[in-house]
Amino acid sequence: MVERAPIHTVELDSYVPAYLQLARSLEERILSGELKAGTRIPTESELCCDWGLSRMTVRRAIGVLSERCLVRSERGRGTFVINPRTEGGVFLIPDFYEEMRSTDSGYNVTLLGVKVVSAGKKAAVMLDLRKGQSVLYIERILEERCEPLVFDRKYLLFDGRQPLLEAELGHGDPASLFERSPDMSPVRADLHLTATILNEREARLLNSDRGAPAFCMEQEIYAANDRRVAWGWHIYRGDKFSFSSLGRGL
Amino acid sequence: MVERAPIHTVELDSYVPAYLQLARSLEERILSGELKAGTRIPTESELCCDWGLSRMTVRRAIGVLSERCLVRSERGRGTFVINPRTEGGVFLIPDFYEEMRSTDSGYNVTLLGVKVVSAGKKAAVMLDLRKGQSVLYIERILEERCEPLVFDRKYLLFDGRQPLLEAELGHGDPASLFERSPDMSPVRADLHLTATILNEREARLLNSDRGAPAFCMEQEIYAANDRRVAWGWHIYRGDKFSFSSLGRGL
DNA sequence: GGGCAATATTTGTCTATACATATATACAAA
DNA sequence: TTTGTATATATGTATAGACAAATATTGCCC
Repeated sequence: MVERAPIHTVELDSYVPAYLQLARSLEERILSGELKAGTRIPTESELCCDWGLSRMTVRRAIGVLSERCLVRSERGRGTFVINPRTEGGVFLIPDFYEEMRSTDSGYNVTLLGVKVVSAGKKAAVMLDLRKGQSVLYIERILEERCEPLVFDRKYLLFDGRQPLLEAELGHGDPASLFERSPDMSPVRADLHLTATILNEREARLLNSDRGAPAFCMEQEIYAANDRRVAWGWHIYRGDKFSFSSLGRGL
Repeated sequence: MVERAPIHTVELDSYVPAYLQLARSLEERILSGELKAGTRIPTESELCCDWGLSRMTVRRAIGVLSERCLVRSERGRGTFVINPRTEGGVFLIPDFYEEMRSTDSGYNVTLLGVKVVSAGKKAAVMLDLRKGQSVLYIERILEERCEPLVFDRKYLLFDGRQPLLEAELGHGDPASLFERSPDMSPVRADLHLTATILNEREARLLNSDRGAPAFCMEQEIYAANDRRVAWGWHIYRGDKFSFSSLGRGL
């Protein structure tokens, strides 16, 4: 191996760390087509020499690209440019409760009703109860500046020993519903997004028209012990929501 | 600082690397509620001592959790457990063209029509052309075992110098449409998912009913030079598609 | 007690090195 | 021709140490 001076250099006075400067440079070469899909990018050793960086720093840069599915590393062979996907993507859905906590954003929750009901067939299955056992059923409307946006409907595991304060149900996020029963507090959720149209009642509550398009997001909410502690749906007004997935970009 | 023997130990003979063993242990403590939302997890130095690992290895473990939004690090303060999000999530949409390439999965594409048309107002804006310039307009149906699932409708930048082979349009993914013009080949896309209902024609083409719920995914497809090279929509039958986001898990 | 400077703590970045593991190639032996 | 071995190269994991930058704590002076 012939020793030589670095070809590229990082800007040392820049606030952008070296590993990111290298990652961005490689990304640019990939997206510009200089490094085509399927081809091998320079080895880590070569990048070390070319940029005058240590291998760990080079690896970190490659790790960034690998995380974003721009390259794929194979031990003993090298690191290769992945075929760019223009189909497929990742959608983030909004977290209203986060918004409500952090800013005075005009969001608020209206409690439509709370009932202790006996679990129906599906609810019993989803909450792992026997049919007829008591569950909590709540309905809420999420509004932005007095305009209804989301209809929330949930079945919750009901701990009869705890007193039920309706004031708690109207505000805050689902986690707060379980604050009094720590072992039932939710830690994660499975979400399923489907397309639907509003029925009579939903249309009335959401100040929209029957048959109007909408999203239905089914939620299965789990506690730490993998117990399902809540099950329900959010109905999002189709004219107020769209989910976006914006391509790549460091 | 008092020197002491490690409290925990990694299994050295395990094939699971140390950083993952630590990450999983921490994840378990977070999801079990032992490390509650908002609290600080042990410092990197403490974890080094407790587990007998170097700081870089500890940092890598924390990096895994950070990537998955379980913790958030703050310089000079520490690393904190993030409030678990039961709202909000990440949806992946299917990549049919990938499926079609890799397996004999019963998917196929039927070309409904190809036309060279003069760009309308919206198409002209989206493709950065003057109104009236020529664009390629194609319509396709994506089927699984002869059942129509998706209606694809696209405007494409049209390179008049290249001959147009209809055979190419019917099969393969959008990238193949541009194979003859390398500088126009797509590298990424912005996607927007909205809720809609089928109109008369869409219902007929998708073998469904007018007014039935459906997803509409608008696509803005970009080439390497950030030029928008295609614009269109996919209409997904609402009764055939749902998008799921399954909670966390290493 | 309040304000301020010095010190300690904590995470962020980077280097240098070591060994493990997977791959590709060349060459020798069966 | 096949099999085995040695070697070079590549990525994967882990260690130890250094300095930087942001924050928290302590102690001192007024």
